[in-house]
Amino acid sequence: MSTDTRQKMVLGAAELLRRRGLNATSLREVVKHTGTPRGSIRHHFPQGKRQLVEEALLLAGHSVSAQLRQRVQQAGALGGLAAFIEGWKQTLEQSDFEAGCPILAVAAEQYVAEDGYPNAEVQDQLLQRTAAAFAEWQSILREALQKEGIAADQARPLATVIISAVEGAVTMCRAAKSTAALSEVEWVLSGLLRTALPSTPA
Amino acid sequence: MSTDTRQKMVLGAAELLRRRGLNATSLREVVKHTGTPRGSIRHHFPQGKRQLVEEALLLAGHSVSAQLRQRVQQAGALGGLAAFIEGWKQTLEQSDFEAGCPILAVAAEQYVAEDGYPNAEVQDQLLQRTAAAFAEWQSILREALQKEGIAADQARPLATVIISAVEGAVTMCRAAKSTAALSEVEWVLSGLLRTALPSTPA
DNA sequence: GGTCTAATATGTCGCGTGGCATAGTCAAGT
DNA sequence: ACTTGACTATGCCACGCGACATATTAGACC
Repeated sequence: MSTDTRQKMVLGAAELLRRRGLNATSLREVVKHTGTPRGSIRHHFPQGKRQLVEEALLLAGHSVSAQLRQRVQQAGALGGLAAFIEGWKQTLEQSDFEAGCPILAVAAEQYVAEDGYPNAEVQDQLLQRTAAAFAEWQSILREALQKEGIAADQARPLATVIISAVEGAVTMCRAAKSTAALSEVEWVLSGLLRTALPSTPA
Repeated sequence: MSTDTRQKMVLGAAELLRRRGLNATSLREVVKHTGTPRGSIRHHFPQGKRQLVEEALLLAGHSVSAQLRQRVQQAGALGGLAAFIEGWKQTLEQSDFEAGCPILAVAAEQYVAEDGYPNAEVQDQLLQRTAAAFAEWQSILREALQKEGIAADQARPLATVIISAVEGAVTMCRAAKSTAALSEVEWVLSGLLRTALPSTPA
């Protein structure tokens, strides 16, 4: 009962999206990797692959949001940035640089339906999910920055840069099989934040 | 003779990689979109899809590098940043936000061979190509920054942040169907560069 | 026990895929 | 005229894919 089939499938889909991307993630592989019954896909996800992927994106997005919110509350915007980057470093290293961000992976490709042709409707829904995840992360950071005294018209761009740079760096790290880019991004961005913040606690 | 079949195929592959990503780009679609003969794929690219994709990545990477180098020489690092961002905005807008960066798209997914399973060898080669493209862009910016008086240990991280943030923002813009993120990134990064540069020309 | 429903098992369908083999075309060189 | 080699046309292969249909099992409730 505890961890039921349905959840395993969503988790497994998210994991495969990280490693392979959208079109290379097949339902058959999801059930194979998770040890779940193939016959249950249709039962738990009547809308098929589109639904599974959407839920996987939702889960992955909220999971990052939750961690981000927690660290922001504990250690402010700078702490949030550090936690954000540290989380991705762990994902990369623990997967031998095979896993990246599932949100970005989906956002970077186009959904191709079972008949081999792009499906605009599904594509738009998935893109909206990815955009929503990015927007949520950005809001968390923006609010933290404002709360720490940064003007609204500066907090938003700053938050955008942080999300953009980290997401981009995660992909570059995956390609280079090294976390160097993420470290450099952290160095520059934390410096930027420190000079932007009115007063830094000792 | 002028624009021959081979080049059309590479160009078309790059265009499809932008829009669909790696695994959703099929050789049959490439020849369909470019009006090139299917029977010539094998002749021009004996190594098949892997070779076509590699050349498309090489072309796309060098094309960006060339533009970057040119603007950097004319208008310095700040000009390079502006041109880099402006180029991506055009790509996004002219494609109705369907096309992004082919390099990042390939870097974010996993190559799945004709038998439906990942091929580690091909995957590594493609990732190396994407890493090389990122590294080249980064070097151009880093050298420009150093030439303008920024210390070596600061120029590299700065260049990394610029490439990361822009690449990430391009994908976020594609998802949100808006160039807002890129504008915000430009605003923050140009400010950052201006304060980092020892003296800015009037 | 009987009944109803959630969950699972298993097979089939049509499709597109990359790779490949074979045959054909066409222009140069001799 | 004849050959050579670069280029193209076309069909086939085995494969995995998502969707779907049908049958079976398992568990709760009466």
